[in-house]
Amino acid sequence: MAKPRAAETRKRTRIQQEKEDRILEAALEVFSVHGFRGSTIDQIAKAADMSKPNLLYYFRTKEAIHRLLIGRLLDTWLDPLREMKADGDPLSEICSYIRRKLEMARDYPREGRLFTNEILRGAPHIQDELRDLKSLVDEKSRIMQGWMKDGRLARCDPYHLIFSIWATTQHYADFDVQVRTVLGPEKAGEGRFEDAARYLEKLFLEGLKP
Amino acid sequence: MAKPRAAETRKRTRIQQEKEDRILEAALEVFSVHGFRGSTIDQIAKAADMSKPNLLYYFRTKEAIHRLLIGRLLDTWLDPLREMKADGDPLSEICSYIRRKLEMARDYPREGRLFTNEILRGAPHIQDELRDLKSLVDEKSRIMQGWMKDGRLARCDPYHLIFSIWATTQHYADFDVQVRTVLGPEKAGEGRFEDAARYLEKLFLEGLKP
DNA sequence: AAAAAATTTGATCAATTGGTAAAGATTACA
DNA sequence: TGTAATCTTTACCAATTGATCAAATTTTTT
Repeated sequence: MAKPRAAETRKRTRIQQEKEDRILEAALEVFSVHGFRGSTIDQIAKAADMSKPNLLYYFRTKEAIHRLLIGRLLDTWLDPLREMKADGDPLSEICSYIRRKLEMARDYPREGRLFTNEILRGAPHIQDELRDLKSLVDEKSRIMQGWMKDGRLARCDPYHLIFSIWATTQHYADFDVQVRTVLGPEKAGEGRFEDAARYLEKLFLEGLKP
Repeated sequence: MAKPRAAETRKRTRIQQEKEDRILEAALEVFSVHGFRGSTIDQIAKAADMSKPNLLYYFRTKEAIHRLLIGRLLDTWLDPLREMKADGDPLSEICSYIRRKLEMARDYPREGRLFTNEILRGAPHIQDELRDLKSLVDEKSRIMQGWMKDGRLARCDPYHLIFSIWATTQHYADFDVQVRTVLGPEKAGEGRFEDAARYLEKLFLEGLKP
């Protein structure tokens, strides 16, 4: 009655669950390519195969959808780095990290592009999260410096080391079109991630062994 | 008279030169942050400190400005790779390439972001240029394979090697906000490019020596 | 200085966009 | 099955946006 908005009353409906998922899926598809301002509600609604007012019944505003997607993303984005443990073998830990990040670029490229879009725009909506990120990187950098002091890892700047892992793995999500074009039809199949993993593993293993 | 549009009549005027430069500068600033669809003519006009109709007197459409910027960019973007010569020392050639790309990320970050924006969107306007890029990379890959065959460079996939150089250097333009936040106030000064260069040089030198 | 050419502005347009209101259709549940 | 709650649609609005035009102003040329 009155002015019903989804999810404001009672519990979660079957339809609500279903439609919200469809909207988020469509929005991820659209936002990850066109960015926030470049995407329209109509576009998202069309991709979710529903009318614009119907979509707005589930999410009040375009921003609400975007916020939810970004929040969800940041929640899992840093897990691979969190898993890097001080008591493991340095080079294995780093290789595992690279492998996990590369898997994320392969399996969740749209999430990766969503993040890059946000950062390109100057990260207006994720200042807090970026600060959390800093403390995490600070912590892991200290671990790496410990490894270097013990002679188990080549001496280098641990911050730039982490940047280089982010960059090289994320590249396969963000620059997918370029990667595929340059590799050409034969080499651009899904095997490209295997090739990338092999190359990166060698680069970092040789580059960082003490 | 009739319907005067800048640059359609006669030669180039002093005012034309000046205003067009100002517009392109402003447009680069805006497009590189918000992407094509996310930017408005009003925004660009404001940044160029002129009225919207006045801006449209110099460029017929928003797209014309964008096209010109992208074209200009692509013209110089690949120069560093073109400079890589087969008759140089492999590791020095690669290090020089890294250094040049890093300088571009430092000196022309907005151009870099403009490019990334375009690629993220699926590179709708630069299909041809991407094909040119492919042949250039093919050519340089052959050079690298020659070096590997001669035992002067570690055996690895030359395509992914090039990707990793693009990724690690471009990262400092595209993810500038994140880089600065993570490095913190002390380490985020302009010296960060020196640190990055030192780190990358070591990584690639050690990682790729035969 | 006058004429011609180039530049700038204010008013305006049609299309798009984010979002709303209210009535109609469907679903869940007693 | 009946009814209340949920869902969907149609029609619409106000603001923004890309772009035009004619008139007013400034600059250049003669």
